[in-house]
Amino acid sequence: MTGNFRLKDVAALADVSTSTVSRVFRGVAVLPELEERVREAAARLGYQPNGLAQALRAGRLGVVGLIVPDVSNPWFAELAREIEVVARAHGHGVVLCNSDNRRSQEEECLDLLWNRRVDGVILVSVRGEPPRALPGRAVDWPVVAFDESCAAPTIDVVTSDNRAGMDALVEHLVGTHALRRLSVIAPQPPSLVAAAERLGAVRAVLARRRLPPPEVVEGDLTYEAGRRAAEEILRRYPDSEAIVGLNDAMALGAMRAVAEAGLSVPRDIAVVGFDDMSVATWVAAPLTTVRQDLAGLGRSAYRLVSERMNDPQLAQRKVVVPTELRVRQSCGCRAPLSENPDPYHEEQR
Amino acid sequence: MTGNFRLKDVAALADVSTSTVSRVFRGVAVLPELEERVREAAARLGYQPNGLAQALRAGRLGVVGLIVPDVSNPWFAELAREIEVVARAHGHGVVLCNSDNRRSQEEECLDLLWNRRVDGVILVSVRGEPPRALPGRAVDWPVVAFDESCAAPTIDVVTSDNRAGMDALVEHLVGTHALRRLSVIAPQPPSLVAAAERLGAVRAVLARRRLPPPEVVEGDLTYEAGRRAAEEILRRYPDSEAIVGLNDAMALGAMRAVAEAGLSVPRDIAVVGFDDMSVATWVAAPLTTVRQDLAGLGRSAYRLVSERMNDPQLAQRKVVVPTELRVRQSCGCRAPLSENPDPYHEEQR
DNA sequence: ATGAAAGCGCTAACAA
DNA sequence: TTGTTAGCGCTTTCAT
Repeated sequence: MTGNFRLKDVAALADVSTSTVSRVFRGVAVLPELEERVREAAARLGYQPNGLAQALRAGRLGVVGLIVPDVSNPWFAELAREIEVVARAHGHGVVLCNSDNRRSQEEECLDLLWNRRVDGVILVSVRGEPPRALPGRAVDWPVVAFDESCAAPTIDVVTSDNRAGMDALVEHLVGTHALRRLSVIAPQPPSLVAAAERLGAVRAVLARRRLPPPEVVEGDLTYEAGRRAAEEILRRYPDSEAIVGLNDAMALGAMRAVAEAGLSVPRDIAVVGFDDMSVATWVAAPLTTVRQDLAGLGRSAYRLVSERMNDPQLAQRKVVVPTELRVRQSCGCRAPLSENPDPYHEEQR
Repeated sequence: MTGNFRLKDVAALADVSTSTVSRVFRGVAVLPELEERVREAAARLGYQPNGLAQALRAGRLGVVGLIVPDVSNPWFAELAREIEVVARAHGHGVVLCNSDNRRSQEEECLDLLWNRRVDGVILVSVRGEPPRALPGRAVDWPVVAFDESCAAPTIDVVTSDNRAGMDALVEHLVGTHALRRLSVIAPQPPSLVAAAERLGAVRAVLARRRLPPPEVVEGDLTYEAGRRAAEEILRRYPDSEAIVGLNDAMALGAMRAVAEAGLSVPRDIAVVGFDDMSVATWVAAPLTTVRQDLAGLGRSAYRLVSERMNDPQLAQRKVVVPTELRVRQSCGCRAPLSENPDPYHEEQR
């Protein structure tokens, strides 16, 4: 029926030159009569410009790349969504790449994206270390990363305010609830500076208050790791009054372990997390945690790449997005009178 | 440093013609000595072919579009991941579009993708109805959809075996557990045929067994909707023995409502779902549900588009991916001796 | 104001 | 085997 028509076809049908058609489509002034003919011809053929050719000509694709370790992880998924929305609002498409938590795949993604000449890349890197030298890629290719460990002279960084967030959380535990013996589940050693900052903040608050330092048990940020780590905590440090998961997934795993040990959260022990994933409210004792502003993170990242697309020479920048303490019940606070509804819409199929 | 070099630059440096360079890069035989010179020149410049130009020339981009209502929804996110992985394994990139559950945005995405001339589209449509006529787009543009309501002569469909899955689930409830009074939380009216199939299967099993038909309460597939619907069920149909959520999110919401009513799952009432999201195992009474094979769905969808890319004239096809009953504890079964660990890795940042 | 023609970076006939 | 050349579909000088 309608097919793959070219500018030239429209020009032929309207009996004008290709440049005239091009002008009409770009909104450049043209004799009204010709414009009329062009529009009609285009409509008849169902013509739509070939963005590929435009991109080649213009030297810019109108697409940004997004590399995440794994979109199926809710945190990255939410971030991807925010980025997609803001990017499209600015006329950019988003091509998505999973690095599958592997450095080699991350490099592969970068190569793919460079090959396709996407205009810029938002990189949520796998672990510390910046991608090595972006070899073979133009140095003025806009890249923004999500962890300071990936920073480089030409790589901007956006990050949550981990320190302030964890500070508020721990202050709440030791201040409001007067808890004194905390155990932390954290990656060891922390390869992401985000993790290091959070752990550092826990230590800093306790030191400031002259409380005993936290017991630290290793956990690789997964639910299962949190569960196992909490079992260990209950066994080795039975006088712990609170378990701090460095993220929500581990905190939820810890809650499970506590329940399985026949104890109750928060009556016997408090459990708190960091992230504020939507499922954090889906459990018996809704999780007290620190909310990361994913929308803010996504928007900032897009802003940084897009600014750098316009001016590749920009000096390196860093954006710190505020976090917010979310007090629910797992810390020992009472349920508020009216539960705030789940901010996410979790429609399923 | 290294920059944006072209084939021509390599040719000049190696003192050969551009076609020779092109041949080397495409693996076409060339005099060893020349090949050597070309490779060295390319390495020196850090040259990488411009995929954009290649695409324009070849008439194919090497990219498929993926339109989902919302990637931040775990179900779609997981699907997106599977598709991205299989697509990249076959040399395709994936450009991601959120339709934000709005038909107008869906159309917009289609326009965007057509403009960029992606080679095909995988469409997880918002609600029933096929996208109207793909206006202005070539009819032989490969499109595959995820719900039969979107089928069209040129649009392939892939779907889970909803009927069989729900059949097995309900048989388990009324057979193994001898429950007789079921309440269902379902979208009303079901706009997706998937939902209609699931609800139909519940009715069919009960009818077959000459049991009373289910009470049906409306829920729009969200956690909150499930919670509210379950409250209504407990109030209006207090003799219900099981609540069937048409998806896991609603089932989990229902569990919450049951707990808030001071009842216990599964002792006082059974609750089951459909999907098998990873969080289904994170709750006190791990959810008995039907697993959708997201990897299979994703792979099938990719296979269908990619086949249609090679032969646009293909007749319409439909793939039904098997589902699998996952018995856990929320139906009343005992906990198995060894819990199977969470199949997803929920690493967070 | 419009059209002819060159060119974005690459590939593929065709010629040498 | 290698080089020359003509496009892929579009934009943009540059004449007219």
